Amino acid sequence: MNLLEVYEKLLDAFGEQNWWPADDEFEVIVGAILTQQASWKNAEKAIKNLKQHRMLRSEALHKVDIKKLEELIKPSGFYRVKAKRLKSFVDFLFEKYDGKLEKLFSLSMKDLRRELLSINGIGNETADSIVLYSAGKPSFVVDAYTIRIFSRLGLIKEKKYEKVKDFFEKNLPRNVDLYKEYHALIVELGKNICKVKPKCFSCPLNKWCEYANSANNCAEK
DNA sequence: ACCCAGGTGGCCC
DNA sequence: GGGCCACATGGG
Repeated sequence: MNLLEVYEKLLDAFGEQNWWPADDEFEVIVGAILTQQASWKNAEKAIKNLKQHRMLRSEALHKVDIKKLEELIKPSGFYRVKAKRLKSFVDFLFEKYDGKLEKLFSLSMKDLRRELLSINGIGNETADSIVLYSAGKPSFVVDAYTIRIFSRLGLIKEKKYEKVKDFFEKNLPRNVDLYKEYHALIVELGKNICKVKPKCFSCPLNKWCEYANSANNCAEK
């Protein structure tokens, strides 16, 4: 069972996910921040509010009053910190890149990732989501599901972000579309497995479950 | 009435 | 380096 085989199984089970759901590159970034530790449904509501108020542009977010911003993104939860985080990003964008994503994205992948990580409120996963889904550069996105699933499958031992990311990038072809789809599929599977019971690997994939069950002796669902 | 969601940063040791 | 904690709304 290697990473490409797992990928094929997930694709068979769930089909193409076609992430990231957004109208443009800027919306991807806003969505990446708003969905932190929140369901996509809730992040979507916040995005809809921003859209209705024509706030999904760097200039508009740069100018808007933070209290107003907080009100608009409330449904996404953690709305005060997230309002600050959105401001941190656009402030950074205007201070260093003239407010233009195009300029920021002209950096090399490594430099872009480093720059994003220097912004308060943008950690590993959000940075990689932006690099991959907004800038379209091949940086594999790791999330809590990725670590949970691949640990249970016995494919990874190290649980640190960088280690897991390296494992995927070293064992997969360096391909943007593959990275995009793989992460989306992992999230889809992640929603189907139990968080608290390490032995529970319920999922809609017969062969997958067979493998998981033999590895974990799972009888759930 | 719980539990969880496509995390992050700040503190403490 | 790792282990807690706050942050907060909405859905199951």
